[in-house]
Amino acid sequence: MPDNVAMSRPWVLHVDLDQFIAAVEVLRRPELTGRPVVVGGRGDPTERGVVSTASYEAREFGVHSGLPLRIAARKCPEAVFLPLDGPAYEEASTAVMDALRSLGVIVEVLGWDEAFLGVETDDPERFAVRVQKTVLAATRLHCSVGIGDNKPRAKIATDFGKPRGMFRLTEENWSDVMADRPTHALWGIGKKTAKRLVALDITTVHELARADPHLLAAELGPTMGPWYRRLGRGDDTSPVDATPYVPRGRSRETTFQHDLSDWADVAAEVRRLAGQVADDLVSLERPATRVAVKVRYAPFQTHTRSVTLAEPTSEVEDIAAAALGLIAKLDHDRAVRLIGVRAEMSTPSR
DNA sequence: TCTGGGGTCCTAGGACCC
DNA sequence: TCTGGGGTCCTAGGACCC
Repeated sequence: MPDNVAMSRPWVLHVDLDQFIAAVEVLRRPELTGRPVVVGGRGDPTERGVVSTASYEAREFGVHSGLPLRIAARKCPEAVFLPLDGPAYEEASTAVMDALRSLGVIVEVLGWDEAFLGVETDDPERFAVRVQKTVLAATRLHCSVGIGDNKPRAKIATDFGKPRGMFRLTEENWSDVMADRPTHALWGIGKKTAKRLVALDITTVHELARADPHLLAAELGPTMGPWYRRLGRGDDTSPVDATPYVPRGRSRETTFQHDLSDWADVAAEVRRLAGQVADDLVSLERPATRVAVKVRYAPFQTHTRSVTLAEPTSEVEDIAAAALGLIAKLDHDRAVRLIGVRAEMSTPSR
């Protein structure tokens, strides 16, 4: 076979919807097309809350995910602020994933707006175009596609293709593209780890890739150290796995618009959240084995307390009693900014 | 720039048991 | 009185991601 005829072989495609949440909102409000749109919290930029997604028009003003809504309003006063509508995104997400599955490939869902595809093809770019056309036809949503010889490379590639484009990142061009970038550019290395690496004189992806594995293990842990080094090399063989996701936990939390100083109010909110969590457990048919509470004191100090239950339960009374028992162990004399209740479930044996 | 809500996984120390 | 080594479970916190 001549060299210029590509052989059919396995590829990983990473599909990521462009400005997903904002795009869903604009689809049902066509008059917002082309305007700066900011979605987050209850849609009130005078409240506590952060930006979930900003449209590309809003990003021009420096508005981005995670930015406090108040700051977003200051940076872009003419933006349209909208509240989050989880069920609407859930529905759009399901339509996207169904469209991907219709292609007859392995689909590993990563979240509302992302998936890995395991694809056997001789022309991954042509396949990526097919993916984009299929998703657009089914949902009127645009996506970008990363093409890789494994999952981390496909995942990183997507960003170079945004918006509405694609990029191929494999062992062949990994060094050219990634070597001189900061380690923070890798999927799985955040600000904290990047900083710890800088302290070890490791600043770039290239330096991480050739770092001493024993040093990394000693400084960052026997599991994480070597894993970071593999990240630096873009090295991974984990398969695209379509096994349905089984949740490990379920949590509900509330940030108060004004810090609470009356502990009775805190306890009341714990009861309410415990009720929501218990309802979730019943509909999931997954009783809790552990219960945890989270408290964030003003200005921003977070503590957790947790307990293993005597036996698995989904009863509201049991979840609430456990949560109230846990908050009883906390300092009641400080102003509370956030309270949360979490249930952990055992992983079913099948 | 005063920092949401929902997740996952890893680490490390202490308890406890053999 | 001083003291092994291994294994597992529980708990709190940290880091990361979308």
